[in-house]
Amino acid sequence: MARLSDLIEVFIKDMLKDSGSRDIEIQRNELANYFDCAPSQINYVLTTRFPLERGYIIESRRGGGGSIRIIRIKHNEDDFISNILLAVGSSISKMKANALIEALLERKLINRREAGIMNAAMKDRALTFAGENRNRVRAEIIKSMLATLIKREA
Amino acid sequence: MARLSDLIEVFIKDMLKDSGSRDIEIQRNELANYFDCAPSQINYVLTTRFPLERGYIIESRRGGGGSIRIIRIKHNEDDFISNILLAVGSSISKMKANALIEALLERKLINRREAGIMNAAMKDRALTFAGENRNRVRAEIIKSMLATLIKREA
DNA sequence: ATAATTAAAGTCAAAGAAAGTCAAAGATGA
DNA sequence: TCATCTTTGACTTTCTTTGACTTTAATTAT
Repeated sequence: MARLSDLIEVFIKDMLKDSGSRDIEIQRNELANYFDCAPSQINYVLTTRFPLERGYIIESRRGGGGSIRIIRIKHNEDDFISNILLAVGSSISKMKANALIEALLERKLINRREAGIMNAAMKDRALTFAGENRNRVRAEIIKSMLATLIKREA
Repeated sequence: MARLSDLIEVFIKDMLKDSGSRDIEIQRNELANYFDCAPSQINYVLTTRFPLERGYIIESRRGGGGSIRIIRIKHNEDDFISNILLAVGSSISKMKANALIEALLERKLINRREAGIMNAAMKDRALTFAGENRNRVRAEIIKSMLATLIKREA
């Protein structure tokens, strides 16, 4: 018996392909209804099958008129930024993050001002309230920032 | 389903643009009638989409012949960022952070790519591991990023 | 001139409309 | 078997829309 999650994954990927664009918008409840499953199943599929590491950005809004947007970023192996994104992993120190940003700067993939913004988000000071999870939060943030850079290369 | 509030927001911004001046005047009931909604919906749009932090001032008069005036602040560019910085406070939601970044973009104090980087750092998904401190961490990060913008302008 | 009426806009809380979280139960596979 | 992956559902959070009631100002009637 095929796994439901796999079916939903394929369905979404087909939607993306068919759309001809790099992003699509879905209604969580509508999709759950279509597959006759719990709405939270959609979240499960999104987090397990469409993470940043696999080249997808998920955005959403709650409340009336809310929806979920799935964005495909072209991330191939010879892309330097993609490789950095993968290299980050699930946790990263400030020093290491700074080094990665510096590498981007050296290759002129970002400019000094952008590097400044990114480093600002990596500071320990900025992440004080993340407590123990500082390095994990930092990793998610830098990956998120890197993903938008890739998105913008189109 | 498009959000009514967004339509009204765009409508007002178009009015402002078309007027060529820094302020416009509307009749709340007339506008509500035009959009076929409750008059208080207009207030909702004004408070959520045109707050001071985004560079707007709202004035109004009740009673016969009353009306609402929407003024786009002509900002002193240097101060605008510092004011936004002050508006952030110790905690901020994703929506509000997005709105502030949008305001910077509208005033061309940052470009689209920079806005993308900043928004990426504001995402709930990026801050998952911050747990209940999400909004506090977000506030520290955006303040940290804004600070570098100011530093660079000196 | 005062009171009553009418014509605005303001406030606030409840209802509605989405999506998110988390943990428990169930299924699968090594 | 036992660890991992999937599915479900109850509960929460966020954002929007509506409506009943209030406040303020101008106009009209006495």
